[in-house]
Amino acid sequence: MTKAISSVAESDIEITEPCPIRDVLDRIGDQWSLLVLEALSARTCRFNELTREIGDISRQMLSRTLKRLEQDGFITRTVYAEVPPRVEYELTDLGRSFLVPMQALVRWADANHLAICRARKTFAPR
Amino acid sequence: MTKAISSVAESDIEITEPCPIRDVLDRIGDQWSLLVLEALSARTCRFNELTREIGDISRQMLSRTLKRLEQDGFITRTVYAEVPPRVEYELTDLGRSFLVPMQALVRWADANHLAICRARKTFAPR
DNA sequence: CAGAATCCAATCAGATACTG
DNA sequence: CAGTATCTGATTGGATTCTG
Repeated sequence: MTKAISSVAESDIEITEPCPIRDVLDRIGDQWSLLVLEALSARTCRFNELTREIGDISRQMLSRTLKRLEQDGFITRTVYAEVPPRVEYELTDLGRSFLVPMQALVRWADANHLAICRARKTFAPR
Repeated sequence: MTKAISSVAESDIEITEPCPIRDVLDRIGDQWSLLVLEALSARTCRFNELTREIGDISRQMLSRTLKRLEQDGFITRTVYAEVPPRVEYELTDLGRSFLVPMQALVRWADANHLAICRARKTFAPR
């Protein structure tokens, strides 16, 4: 991820990664980030709620995914000093604003999945 | 990629992959597909034109990426019986329709990249 | 020019076990 | 409950070489 398709000036001191698209897609393009964001779009969730909601994610991967999303400012993590411990994950404004283009993509995928499956089946190698 | 976030009936015989979002994102979420689609959004391109246009892609990866995009029905591959050989890649209607949500995502990434970079810098681990 | 084949390194993702 | 640590196998991506 080094090439830039961006209108942002590359001399901007705040930006270390030169290409926003590659940078953003490296994050949300992984196996789980979109699923987590989708789950959190409805409501604030606790760790194990997310595990159940998503269904087939390991705690390991959920943990890593949440940490990255938190680092990138998509979600917040709130720890309550209780016993047993309670931790809640919630979308930030940035996270919520991301839902707009993300859900457009989801709708496209939903609408065109059948066409893609058909294309795969009718594709003649060579 | 097994969990479904879809409104499409899972009993649909044409669909082998149960989740459109995961399925689609597994394809375009890779390192290069979006870059190739972006390059082809302007005009039909030949193989080495794409290599130059994208800049840091190896012929190997470009070849693989193009083949998958062709299989999924995003692009067409046209071989001209000339010497030296000429092969042109072009977006299909499906590919062009994908540009709409994709470019919305690109715009979001462009607009919010700075915020993400800042979030990363100010993130205090522990 | 437009690839395919081969080999290799890095990263990803799952299973399992352990912790505060 | 909410994680972390470790190990391991699978997948990705790059470099290099070869070909019609």
